[in-house]
Amino acid sequence: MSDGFPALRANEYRDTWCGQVLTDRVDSEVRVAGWVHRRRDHGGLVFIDLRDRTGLVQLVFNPDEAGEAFKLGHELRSEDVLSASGPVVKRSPETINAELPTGEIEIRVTNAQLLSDADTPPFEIESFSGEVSEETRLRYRYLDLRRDRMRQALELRHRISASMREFLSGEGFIEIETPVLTRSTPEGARDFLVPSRLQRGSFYALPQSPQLFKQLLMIGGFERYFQIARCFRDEDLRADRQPDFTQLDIEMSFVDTDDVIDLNESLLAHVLGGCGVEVELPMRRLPYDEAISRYGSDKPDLRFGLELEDLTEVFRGSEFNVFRQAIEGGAFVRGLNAGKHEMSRADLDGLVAEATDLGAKGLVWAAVDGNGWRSPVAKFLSPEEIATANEALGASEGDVVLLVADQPLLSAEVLGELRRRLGERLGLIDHEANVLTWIVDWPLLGWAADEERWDPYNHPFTSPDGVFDPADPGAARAKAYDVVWNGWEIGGGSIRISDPEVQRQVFEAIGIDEEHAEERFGFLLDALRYGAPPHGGIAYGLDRIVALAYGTESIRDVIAFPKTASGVDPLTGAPAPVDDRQLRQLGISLRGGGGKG
RNA sequence: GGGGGCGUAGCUCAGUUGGUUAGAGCGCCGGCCUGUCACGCCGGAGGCCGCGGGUUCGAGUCCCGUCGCUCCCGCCA
Repeated sequence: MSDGFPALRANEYRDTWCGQVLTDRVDSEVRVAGWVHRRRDHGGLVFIDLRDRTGLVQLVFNPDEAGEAFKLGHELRSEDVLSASGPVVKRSPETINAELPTGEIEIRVTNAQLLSDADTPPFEIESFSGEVSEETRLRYRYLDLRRDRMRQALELRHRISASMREFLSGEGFIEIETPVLTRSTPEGARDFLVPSRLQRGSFYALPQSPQLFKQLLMIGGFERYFQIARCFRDEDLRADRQPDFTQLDIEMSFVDTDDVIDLNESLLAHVLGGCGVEVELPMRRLPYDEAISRYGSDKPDLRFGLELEDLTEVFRGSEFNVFRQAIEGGAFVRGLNAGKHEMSRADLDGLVAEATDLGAKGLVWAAVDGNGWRSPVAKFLSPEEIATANEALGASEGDVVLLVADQPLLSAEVLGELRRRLGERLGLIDHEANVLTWIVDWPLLGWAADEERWDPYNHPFTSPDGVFDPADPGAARAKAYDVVWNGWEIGGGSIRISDPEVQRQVFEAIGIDEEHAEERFGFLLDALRYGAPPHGGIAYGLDRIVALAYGTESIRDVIAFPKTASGVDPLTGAPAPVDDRQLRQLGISLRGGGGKG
């Protein structure tokens, strides 16, 4: 990635990048600066690979030419910081290093200055004996950042965000900053709270997203806004979730769903095309219901098939009590044809265990054997049922099929997760492929059984599609859309409610009464009354996009200073206790043994 | 909150059925070396086996607890 670097403006310690000292510099005098990457000391001759952001260049310390600097060359150690100058010399043919872009030349050092004497690093910057543990890498992240993989990841991240800004600016969007100290906006996640010193007993919240502010910007007449915004959610971490993360946040006015989707397809094609990922336009639009019924997921990985089939009608009224009674109770029977793969009894039992771990009551497996099934439940099923099921599943001799009977969503999601795992385990995924799709036609609200109330699928400002009927909130569809890339949700958005009356109805449907709505969102409801344009937008998880483009499973790999799974930064030690004086100023006292006793 | 995996030298790892003095590679330190490029050769230092209990004549190894890292579920777009 050393190409694309601009020529370096000469300064005190260097006048060119290491990686740019090529054959065209032969016979010229250069001064480079960087870190001692590797030292090869031959006693009377010392070779140093000097490293900067752009690459390596070989320095030669020769007693005849280096003079006083020769002694320094001998004393150099890994990661010492050095400025060195001398003539660029073409290497003799037998000493050319074809592995290195700068391998045809070397710098014969005549002057060198040790700028910083480095302690022995806790791990080798370029290690050939296994991966350094992430724990160690994060504790010394500043050393880890010197490694190619991190430099490339962060350079890619920069190119992606720069390309986003470039595209959106070209489309008339302007970037506007919104507050980091704000008030709690309940999008579902827990807020990080910041105590106010000036308003004792009150708290700011760090934004989970700039959602409300970008809507206010639309009402404020900006029409096209974006922001690369830091967002905060106080929830448990995952490989693809950090407590602070970055969104590309976009909002536009006088638009409906198609307008937002069209613009974003161009954006994705521009940004991803710039890092070698071809996006086929127009992108597929997969309705939510279809995603669930065919793939058992609202973020399906479409790089492979293995689709789910609804077998409810096949087994309605079956002699097999488990299926019949489940169906009578409203359950669906769904099946998955895993194909012709050698699966031992232990493998199959393992799948049953996985299914029950995922919350299903059980899993039925069957190996298609001639016209019948070899399966623990085969004796309960009629030949007609088996034949019809085989037909629906496209199953033939040698296929392994899996069936789950459970509540409609659960049966799909359990089988969908097994589909995902089998896709991986059976090697069905083409890792070179990139499949992006929209998930559209979301339900507006979902029933949260444990809390016995309706809950927005997206957030409470999402516009219903068509007229919202408060008498039947579950029937409403949303003008919402997600972008899914290889099974990762990378973005989601919606057309927002711009009618204060509809906003009140939706609040009410999800159990936010008038008084409560006024207290928490009065400012939004007020704003909506002063001429809100129809508006909508989207927010992308920048960390996820970069991770996918880079080809890593963990967003920590594309974040300069990430936190561990327990929310700790091993480098700074955050979060850390604060002293009592700070707490007193904030009017906070720690109870329950959280303080310093 | 729950489940799985991991924790031995600075780093990456090995360590037999519980057995006497815990090893390797890399790195580090010293010496030699003028064409190496993961330089080479010789020599050396370096260990709370995560921590705390227990079983045992004896524990890196078995048991219990705990802490840290990690993946997943819950939670969260």
